[in-house]
Amino acid sequence: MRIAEAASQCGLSIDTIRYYEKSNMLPPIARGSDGQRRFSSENIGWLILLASLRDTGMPTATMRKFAALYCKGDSTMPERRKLLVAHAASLQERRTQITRCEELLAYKISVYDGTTNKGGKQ
Amino acid sequence: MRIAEAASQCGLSIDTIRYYEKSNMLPPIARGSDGQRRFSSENIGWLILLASLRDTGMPTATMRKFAALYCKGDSTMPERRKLLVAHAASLQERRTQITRCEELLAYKISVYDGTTNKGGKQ
DNA sequence: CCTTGACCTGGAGTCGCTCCAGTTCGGTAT
DNA sequence: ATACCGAACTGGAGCGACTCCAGGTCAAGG
Repeated sequence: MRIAEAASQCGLSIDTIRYYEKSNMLPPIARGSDGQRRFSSENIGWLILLASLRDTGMPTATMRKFAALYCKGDSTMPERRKLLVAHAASLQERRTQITRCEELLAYKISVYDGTTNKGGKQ
Repeated sequence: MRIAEAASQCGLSIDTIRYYEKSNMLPPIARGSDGQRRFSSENIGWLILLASLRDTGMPTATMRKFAALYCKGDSTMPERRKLLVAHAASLQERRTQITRCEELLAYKISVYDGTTNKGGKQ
């Protein structure tokens, strides 16, 4: 599979995939005799995971570390697991940020609607 | 109230507050005779709102627009309301991204734990 | 009077993309 | 055979949203 299809499968842009490869966030990607990238289904699985991680705010430094561990082989599985567990935990925090923002917005909107007659009229 | 306390009240850094002012995301901030910023409690309310909006991914362009509307007076309230409602809607999307990521992570972690014996061993 | 600490400004640096110019390659049409 | 097209390639510039730093001002305390 070439880069255009890979991009449409994982939701990252073509440029982002190339950037991730250049920045060591991907395992080595094969090339055809024409010099173009060929993505395996395992590569696509990796890209889908990265896409989900970056959409939920994982810094690229962490992705790089994760990729480096992956490339070192199975012995790094416990460490990789730890990394994913830590990210899962950070999602809790994000969820509560969203909830707090929703509450604040609901309040502000109620002020605009006049259903709340207190201050804070931003 | 001066900038250090404002920062600790709203959770933004001092640099970020100055950056927001320079970039027209804040209503005009008063200055003392010493040339230093003095934040009113209304200013703090604004900063708290902005902090919550940026933590949940609102682009600064939208914040700038919101600030411009606010500075134009009460006639822009319907438009400001619309803007907040739109952001509240975008939070739904963020929530589902988090949920999808949580599911994917739960799956990947189960693979590490050996409780799932299929492929996808990243 | 001198130092300290909080603030100021302008500007450079960073992160995570995103866009662009210029090139190469494989395939189809003439 | 050649001319062209679309899709991929590279290196590098640009951008959004901060973040950090050097150098300067000012009010208050020792």
